[in-house]
Amino acid sequence: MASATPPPLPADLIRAAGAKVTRGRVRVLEALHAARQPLCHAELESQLGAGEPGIDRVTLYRVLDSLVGHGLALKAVDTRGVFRFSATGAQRQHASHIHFRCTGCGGVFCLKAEPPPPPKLPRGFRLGEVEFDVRGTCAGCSAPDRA
Amino acid sequence: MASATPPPLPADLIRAAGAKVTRGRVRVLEALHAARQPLCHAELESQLGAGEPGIDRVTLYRVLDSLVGHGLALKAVDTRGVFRFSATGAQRQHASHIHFRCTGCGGVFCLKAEPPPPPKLPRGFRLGEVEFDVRGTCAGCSAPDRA
DNA sequence: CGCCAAATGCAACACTGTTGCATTTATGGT
DNA sequence: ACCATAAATGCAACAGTGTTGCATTTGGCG
Ligand SMILES: [Mn+2]
Ligand SMILES: [Mn+2]
Ligand SMILES: [Zn+2]
Ligand SMILES: [Zn+2]
Repeated sequence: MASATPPPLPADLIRAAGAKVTRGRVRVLEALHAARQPLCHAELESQLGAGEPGIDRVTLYRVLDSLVGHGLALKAVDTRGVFRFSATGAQRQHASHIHFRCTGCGGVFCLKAEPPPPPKLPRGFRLGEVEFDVRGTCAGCSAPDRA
Repeated sequence: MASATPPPLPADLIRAAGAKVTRGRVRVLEALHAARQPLCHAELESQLGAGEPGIDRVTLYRVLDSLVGHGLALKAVDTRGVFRFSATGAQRQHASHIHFRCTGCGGVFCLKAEPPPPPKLPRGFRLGEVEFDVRGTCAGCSAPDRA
């Protein structure tokens, strides 16, 4: 059987989520799906603004808000205080292991370890997201300085 | 025995760290020591700018940088992407348990659970900080809406 | 005291994100 | 295919956070 389920098109995902299908939303969601790591607003803007008419800065913010609001993208703040966005689907394949962020080069590495279980909460508390953030320097950035 | 070691004065800590003792640094470090949770720049500014001549905005940024650089304060980004600072000492008493951040009211709660051990890293990687971030809504914010 | 590097104050700036409002567009109903 | 309408867009102006340059002041030290 050579035909697995084909990945759903961004336009269909957007429609299914109950949002209007616009060129901006499709292009942004495509970019997020293609990305290897969460992208910030500036990265998306330069990446999408290249050819074409390009997306307006404010519209890009609103497109991202819309995708997050409809559950198609995730928003998280990075160590520099900048929001980064990722396609929701892309997240699932990275949900079962820990990530390591290199403070030198900014790279993200997948570790072969399961994330720790969420702790027990006091009565009445509701659990949201749990994030296990491991930072340090990768092999390349830790290598002895070769000046 | 009624005399335990008295807490060292901010001025002494600053001097011992090898930094000039200035009024701004002392006041900021005092504020950080007195605080129950990490403070952001704006909170410190309004808290210190009250009486007195008040600290200049830029100077406050540089004072905080200096304290962090000398190991007297810790800098971390909050969920909104704003940097928050805490006195280094205050951190140690919170190093052995997990914290819960309420996305509703912004409150920080101490949980009775140990932080998970750091994962094994690939060869050459150097471990920096490990952060176990648990978010959700506290009992108050999770309570049934009483409109 | 007097020196001097370091710290401060001030102005101007850069980056990230938001708000208001007029115009355009996607979509459902005819 | 057309129209009506609510939603999305583009543009300008703004707010919050953090930085840089430079002249002035000040802490620490001989
Ligand atoms: Mn991964
Ligand atoms: Mn605690
Ligand atoms: Zn690296
Ligand atoms: Zn709360």
